[in-house]
Amino acid sequence: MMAMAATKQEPEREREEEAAEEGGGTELRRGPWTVDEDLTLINYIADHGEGRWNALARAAGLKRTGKSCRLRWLNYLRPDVKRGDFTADEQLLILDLHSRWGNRWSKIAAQLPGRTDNEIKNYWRTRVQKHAKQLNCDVNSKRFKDAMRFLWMPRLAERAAAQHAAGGGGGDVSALTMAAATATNTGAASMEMANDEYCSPSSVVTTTTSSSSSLTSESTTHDDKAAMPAVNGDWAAMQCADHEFWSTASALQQLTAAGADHQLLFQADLPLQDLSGWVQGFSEGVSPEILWSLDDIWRMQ
DNA sequence: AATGGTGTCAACCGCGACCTG
DNA sequence: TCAGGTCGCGGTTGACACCAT
Repeated sequence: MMAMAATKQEPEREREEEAAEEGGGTELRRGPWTVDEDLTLINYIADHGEGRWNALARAAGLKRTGKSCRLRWLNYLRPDVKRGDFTADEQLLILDLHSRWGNRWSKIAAQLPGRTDNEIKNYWRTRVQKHAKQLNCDVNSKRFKDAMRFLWMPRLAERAAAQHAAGGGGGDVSALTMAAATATNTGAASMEMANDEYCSPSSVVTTTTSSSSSLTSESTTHDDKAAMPAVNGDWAAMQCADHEFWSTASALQQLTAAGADHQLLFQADLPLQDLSGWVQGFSEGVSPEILWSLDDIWRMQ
């Protein structure tokens, strides 16, 4: 991602630099930042600290608005900005937090150290809304939320567990996800679940049946209707891209494991719209307030 | 090889909240 | 108290890369 962005901007930067040299005016610059501008901003902040962005922009000699400087620093130049694709943990956390807080990007970003609100917002718009489009439904519709809850999030949980089991990919993110989940949970049972199980990623895979013994009556309903498979050998081949998860085969596999009628499911290649209908059926009786909370995902494992 | 469509992401814009004199 | 300045957030845009035809 970083490399792509860098190569993408190089020709643009050359043009911008030429224009800047030719112009020499005092009007504010806009558009992509040049390397020199970046260095100027980095050096100035290293010496004087951040904040007071308008004054900073003037003092540093940057022909940029304070807003532009702030954005460049926070979203790109800050040393702790994390680059690269979102891990399964992070994706899961984003979905969960968005279900709770909506488009509060900065609030969500605060739970993912190194990630910016802009990055998360872009992720949501490009990836999540794409899935909604594939399902031919609105991102805010119950149909889509059900698909998220019963298809995508369990899938992400699987991937997160696999990454942790492999000893890579997630890093400390699981711990922060747990912390965030704990912070956003309101019930004692949720806290218990977060502390006992979420902090141990491998348990996500192995507690499929054991965790159900401690379920509340409500979550037992979830378990009965929408129990998801734990590790399945065939799934190993599906652990790469998100879109794979939406393949008919994968969805069918999950739905079948969830108790759907084999005969009906395998009669033909069901289009995704029909699959989402199945999902909707499973979701009956599930509390509607938070439609894809991490709590429910862990209960289903 | 050319072209049009689509996805991605950095950057900008508008607005409301907050701060300061 | 109030007006102007500043900050931060969420929505939107524009440019580029990639892919399909």
